[in-house]
Amino acid sequence: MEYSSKAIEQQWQEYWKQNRSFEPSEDFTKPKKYILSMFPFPSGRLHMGHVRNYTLSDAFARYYRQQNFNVLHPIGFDSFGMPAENAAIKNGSHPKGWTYDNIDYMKNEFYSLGFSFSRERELATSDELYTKFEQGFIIDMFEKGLLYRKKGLLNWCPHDQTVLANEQVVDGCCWRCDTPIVKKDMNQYYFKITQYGDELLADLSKLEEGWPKQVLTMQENWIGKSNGLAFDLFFDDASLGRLHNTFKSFDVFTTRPDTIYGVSYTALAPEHEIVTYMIENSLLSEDVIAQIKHMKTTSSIERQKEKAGISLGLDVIHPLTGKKVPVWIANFVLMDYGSGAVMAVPAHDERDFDFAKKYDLPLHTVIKPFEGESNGACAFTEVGELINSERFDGLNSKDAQAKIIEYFEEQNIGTKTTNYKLKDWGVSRQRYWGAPIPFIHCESCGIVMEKKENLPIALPEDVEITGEGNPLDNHPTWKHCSCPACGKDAVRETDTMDTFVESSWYFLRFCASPQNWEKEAFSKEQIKYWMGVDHYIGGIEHAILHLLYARFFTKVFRDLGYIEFDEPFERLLTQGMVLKDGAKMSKSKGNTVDPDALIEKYGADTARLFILFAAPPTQELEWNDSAVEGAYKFIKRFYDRSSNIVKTDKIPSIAHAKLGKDEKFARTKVYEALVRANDVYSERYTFNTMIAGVMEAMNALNAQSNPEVWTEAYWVLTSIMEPVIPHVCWQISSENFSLANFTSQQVLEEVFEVESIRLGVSINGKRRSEIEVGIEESNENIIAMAKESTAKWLEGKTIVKEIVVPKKLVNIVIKG
RNA sequence: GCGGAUGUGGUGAAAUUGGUAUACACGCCAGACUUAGGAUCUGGUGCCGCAAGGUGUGGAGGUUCAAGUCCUCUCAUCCGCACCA
Repeated sequence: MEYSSKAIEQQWQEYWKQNRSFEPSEDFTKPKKYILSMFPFPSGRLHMGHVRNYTLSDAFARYYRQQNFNVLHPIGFDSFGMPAENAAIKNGSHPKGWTYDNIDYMKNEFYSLGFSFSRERELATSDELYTKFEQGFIIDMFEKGLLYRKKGLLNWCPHDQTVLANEQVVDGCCWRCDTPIVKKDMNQYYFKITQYGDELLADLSKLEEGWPKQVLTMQENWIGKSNGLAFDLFFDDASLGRLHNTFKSFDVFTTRPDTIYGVSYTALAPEHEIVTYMIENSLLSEDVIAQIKHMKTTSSIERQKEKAGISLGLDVIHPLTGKKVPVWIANFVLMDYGSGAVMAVPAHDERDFDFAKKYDLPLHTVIKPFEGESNGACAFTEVGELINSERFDGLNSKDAQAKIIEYFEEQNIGTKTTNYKLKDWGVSRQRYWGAPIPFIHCESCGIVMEKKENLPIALPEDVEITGEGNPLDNHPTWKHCSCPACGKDAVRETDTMDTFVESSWYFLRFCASPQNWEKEAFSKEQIKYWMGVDHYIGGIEHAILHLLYARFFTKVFRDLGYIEFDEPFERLLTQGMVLKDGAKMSKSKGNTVDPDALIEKYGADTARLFILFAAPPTQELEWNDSAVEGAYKFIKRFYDRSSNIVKTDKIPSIAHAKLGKDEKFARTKVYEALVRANDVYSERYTFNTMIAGVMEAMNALNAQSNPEVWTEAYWVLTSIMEPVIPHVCWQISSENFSLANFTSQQVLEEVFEVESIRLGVSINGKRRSEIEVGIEESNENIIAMAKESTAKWLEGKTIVKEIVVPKKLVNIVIKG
């Protein structure tokens, strides 16, 4: 029968659906595997990145099913978010309709690719049932003090009219639309992720086995822990007077307390409260105020171009020397790190040095290199020996740091402090299409939690999405309610949550049996069985945000008593991008490949085979149309040659010794492929070499015609290939093996036993000839044969050494 | 600037522990079959060379009997972070 991808694929997709083939068992005594790909945003259609992502997880899922594991391989949609609203503004569609239409379309695409998802556990995070439990968690976290509201400077995207988290600001621009962000002072809710900063950092060590190093490093840098000294700088009397005694001091942080005697000025961020006070109380000239205002409004990119500052005409007292130190405003001091103020040591810090040069501020050298001299043309930022530092002279930097911190603590003028770059996670969004924050503002009671039995607080459907303002706030009735505590008229919170909240616990929801979905988010027993995720597969672009938030939620849920483990994802596989013509596929570049068209022309199996064969998963994948054609031809041949199979429901038993050379070789190749395949899933993930092994086996099989050898080979090879090209393998297997071969395959060691072996012969490491020797041949004989085969190279030379590497090669070392 | 990765034929890429470099595939070349081929099958294909042979894993050194693999330096490309005090 001629290979027809369409007929075969449709038939098996229907079969899998009818037979509920991929639903996990509820028998928790079985060994399990939880295979998860990062779920998609329902943007409308699948792109090749999705196809690669889910092909990988599907291969894992199918492999482990064959190995008799109970496999959970779910799919859902991360379906809240701005694009739905943007589409609404652009096309007048309703976000909900747009979202669920897209989900329906993409689901069909998924199943046309043959992905073995649990259909019964499909979910969308915009489902009211999902929102219901999420709002419950939010209430729990608020009550635990892990969610709080404060006014703060927020990143505001003027284009999307929304607040962005720090992580969503890339190079000073919106991560979605690239518009430069501006700072805006607003109330919003924050998760106290910083409370878990230390644990999030420390537990990275638990992930060293299973996560790529790159991701661990990125998270480590993001958390950005640094140790140092925090202390107060007190104003002198004149400055105190100018400030009307409102501020006596300000706080600074340094990681280099050993340079403290080198302080020659201090600098405040333009947003610092002392600066604000001085502006508000007209303590600065109009001109200076204008300069500060300008500084505050320049973007972070602008600020990085050149250092700029203004002297405030204030002085503080150096805590150790008692000398006066001038106070400046500097554009390079960040308000949201440390205390927004720094001590400046221009002799030993590049930034301070640049600034001092520009404004002609003095340098005090207090660190001498261990060897040689520093040249003074730039800051000496290395560690060294302390000089000009009174009682600390002669100490090395490291000892001095400890001693100086100790001294500050003894004198009660400073404290050993740890700072983090990590900031609390702002989750408020002034948007419609998100999960409403289930809080109520009551004039008498303040912020009041909604009662859990009233959840979910669902979105109103009758909204107008114009792109201006907050649709929930603008809705005529939605926000009006009565206070759950006192019953008076009150208003609902109109902010919705960042969509990263939904993706921070969806992997837990999948563990819940669908029949319990109405009554609980998940159960401890089910979580205990299914978690952690054995293989988590997704793009490197989620290395920080999603993965850090999901880790944070896991730890919070643990502390709330919902679950009993620390880390959600045991192994993480970050796939590379799909490229065409050397560039990332994108509509604007016009270099996209449409999955639907590919399936239509060649079938899902071809798409899957190409994707897994063309490159290892972590590398970039260069699209190549003729290589796709090649994958199609292989599948066609694979199906055609299955006519050599003799129907059976068990693997043939073959007397290996009686076979001819080509037959033996073919069997060896088949079992080699099996050995390779088993490696792939446990650590190497190199599906490309697994497939190459199967191709080699096919080439070897073609050189012989023994029906038993063919039959055995297909029994094994269709099992190996089922995770990659499932449809055609199920077809071949059902025609010949009654699907009995999709199970763990035994490696037959006997096929690897050979009587003779070929050895390379090298002279001084250069390969000169090849010999065939018996497996038991003595080294003496092997060397004799090697010499004979390379006689012309040895003529007139002295042999210095002879090396035999068993089963590999012979090396003869000569001179003369 | 800091951190991470990658560099192998015309192309995508192989090479468990240092042990026959280029598996597998694409492309290309030749041949067979054919009215025809963008089908199928067979063979060839790192580079230079008629050949013998030489040469070859970004570059330069080093360790070793032996280096794509280990060490030192260096170049290029990509990614992440980036005034974090």
